[in-house]
Amino acid sequence: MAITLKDVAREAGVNVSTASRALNNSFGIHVDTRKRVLEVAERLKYRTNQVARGLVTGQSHSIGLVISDIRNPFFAEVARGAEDAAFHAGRDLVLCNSDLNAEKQMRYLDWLLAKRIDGIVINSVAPLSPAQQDQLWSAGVPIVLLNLSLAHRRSPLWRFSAAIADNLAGGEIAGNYLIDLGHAHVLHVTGPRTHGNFADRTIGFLNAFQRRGLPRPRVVYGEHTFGAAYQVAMQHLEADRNMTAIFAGNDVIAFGCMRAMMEKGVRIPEDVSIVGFDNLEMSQISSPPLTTIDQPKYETGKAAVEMLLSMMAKDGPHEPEHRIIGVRLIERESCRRIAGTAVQDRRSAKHLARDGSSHSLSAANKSVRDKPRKHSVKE
Amino acid sequence: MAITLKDVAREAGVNVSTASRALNNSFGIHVDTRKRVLEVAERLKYRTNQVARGLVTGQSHSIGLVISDIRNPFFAEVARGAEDAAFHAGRDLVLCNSDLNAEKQMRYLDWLLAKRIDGIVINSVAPLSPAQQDQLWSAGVPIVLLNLSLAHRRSPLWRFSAAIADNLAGGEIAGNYLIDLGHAHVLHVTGPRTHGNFADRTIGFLNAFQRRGLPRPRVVYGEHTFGAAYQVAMQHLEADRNMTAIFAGNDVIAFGCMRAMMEKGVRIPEDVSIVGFDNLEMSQISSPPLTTIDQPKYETGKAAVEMLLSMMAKDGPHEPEHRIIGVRLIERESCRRIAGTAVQDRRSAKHLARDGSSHSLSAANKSVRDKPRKHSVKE
DNA sequence: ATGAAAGCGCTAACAA
DNA sequence: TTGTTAGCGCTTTCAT
Repeated sequence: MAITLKDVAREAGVNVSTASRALNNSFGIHVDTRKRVLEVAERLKYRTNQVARGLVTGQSHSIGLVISDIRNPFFAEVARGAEDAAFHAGRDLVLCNSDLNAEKQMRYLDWLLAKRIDGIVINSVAPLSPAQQDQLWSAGVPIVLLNLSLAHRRSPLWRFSAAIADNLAGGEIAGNYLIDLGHAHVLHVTGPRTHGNFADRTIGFLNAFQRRGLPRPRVVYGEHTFGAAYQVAMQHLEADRNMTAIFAGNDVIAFGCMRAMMEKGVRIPEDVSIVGFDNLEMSQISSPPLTTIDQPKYETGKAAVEMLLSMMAKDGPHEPEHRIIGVRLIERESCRRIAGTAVQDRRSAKHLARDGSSHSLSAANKSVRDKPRKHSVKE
Repeated sequence: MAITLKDVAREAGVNVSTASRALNNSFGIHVDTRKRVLEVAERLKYRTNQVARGLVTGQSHSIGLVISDIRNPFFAEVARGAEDAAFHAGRDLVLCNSDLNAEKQMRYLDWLLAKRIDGIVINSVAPLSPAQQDQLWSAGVPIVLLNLSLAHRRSPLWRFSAAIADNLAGGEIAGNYLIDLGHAHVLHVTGPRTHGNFADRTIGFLNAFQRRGLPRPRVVYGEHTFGAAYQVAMQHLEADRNMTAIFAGNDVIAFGCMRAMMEKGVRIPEDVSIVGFDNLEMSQISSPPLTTIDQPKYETGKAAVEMLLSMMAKDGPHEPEHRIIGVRLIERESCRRIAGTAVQDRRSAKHLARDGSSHSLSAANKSVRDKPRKHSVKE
């Protein structure tokens, strides 16, 4: 049905191997022959069968992306970065939504391995049992994680490579920012304890208070969803009248809290300040626009795939690589200074780096006034 | 390196074909033999090489999803629906972000065809030249579009199958809703003229006014982005003081307008009402929550893949199928009734169907009071 | 520089 | 029920 290499070869009056060389190799073939083959291929609209090629080369030229849910705008950004990098390298991206469900995740992984996928970028293998993790590890496929705690380096997950934001630093930046604004009674609403990225944000945040000799803020763990955060906030807004600020584990949690505050008639930032984490696109259109920690999501996806590609390049076992991606504070309008607080020049505060580049992959952190993004949502 | 079928066969003391049958077919094989083969396969951790299988069966067991940009929350929902349906049918989803760029789109399509993809769901082939469209059409791969004008049935695009929301009805519902609330001076801010889905919304919207004998609202075409909509709104908020409502071509456009209104000190809905289209998740957390036309995005993606599957089932040329997916109005808090307007029971208005089911694939339209969604964003 | 031939791992006739 | 055989379409030695 479709045109095969044999057809092209016959039409061009050469052997299939010659035709193959003409189409692929640049040397070992006469320039005229190659030209002729190319012409015939063009005329016949020949298209290499990548499946057949894959069978012999052992490469599928595709990369798997296993995430919780693409509807999470965080992952959508990551996915775009990953896909761009993959496309650039002549590979395609297979999208898998695991819902962080261990069984489903294993089914995806099995399937990807059966397809002889070249590499896998995966949100988290934490839901898998140690045995499953071992199995995955020993499959011999390059793997890069998107979720890993920097604070728990003894974890068996550390044998995997990872591309992650500097959550530890981000949490600390948020903490210092609120402290500098004069907030002492801060509530930290975050996701599950076991989630590496969230855990690090919390640790960094608490460190900031500890280092300044301030009392430990109250931390509430829960589901990292809009609804769950809404519930938590509703509850604590009643109970804790002294609270002047909230640090949310991510922007979605922040939105849930904001919704609760709106309903309770609590004004932002007049009554309570709030800081998020992620810098989702919608954080600039919430009201008020949300002050948050930006993590380069697109860059993370891109970096993960690039790491995969370099792992694929050199075979044999490789040292795990952990790429820590810098975060920065984006000041918008959801925080205010508490009256009677000594004003201090934030530019000189030591937790703010003076790095200038915008999306470097270093762990440099900086505070920037929000400027409009070039990218915007299209349909 | 990896375990092959041959290894399993040898170990089980049978021929590869027998092993193959044991693993695949359910009949024509002795129950003991099959059990033995299965055991050996299990013990050796054998995993079928789908590439090799694909070469002989001619099926890649993957489906291509070519959309503008996964970061658009609309497409993220569609993608999730598509992926779920594909996974359910034992296929995987290859994600391609085309940015609606013709050249890029063709490169993706070529690549997918080279991978002998089983079928393609594509946002729009409109950017392609007629020659490119023909080429794609004659490739013989099942294709389902996500963008097609119901109002232009003579278009060559109509030979393709499509899964689309009832944009025509949606536009009309929005129009009638605003008319019923007493709005006569309405601005319609929408996307590019050539975009089938937007075009239909506009046509439906204008129809509503025409049928009621009302003057034609002003329509502004532009980019369907937050930024572009913001600009348009800034401009028209100054120029057109009589305007009492805006109908936005989609929610993102609505958000852009709302941002402009906020900056101009125009209150929503006290001064100006606004209706969106899409019912993105964030439309419930904007302030005020946005009244909008809901289109079942997840269902659309799911339907598109299911159509693909049924096309794949029967070979030979198939009649194009156009699945029109019902829309409905979600009333939230961004619209108000204009004083002095005759109050009329909206439930009895003829543009509101009395259908009860929630996400039917029929073209039934209905109005519902927003109830909290179960799904929420997770990271 | 080109051709002949082997084979990637699997399925699917066709025999037995 | 099982084995034999012939490919699927391509790359890649090894000869020539």
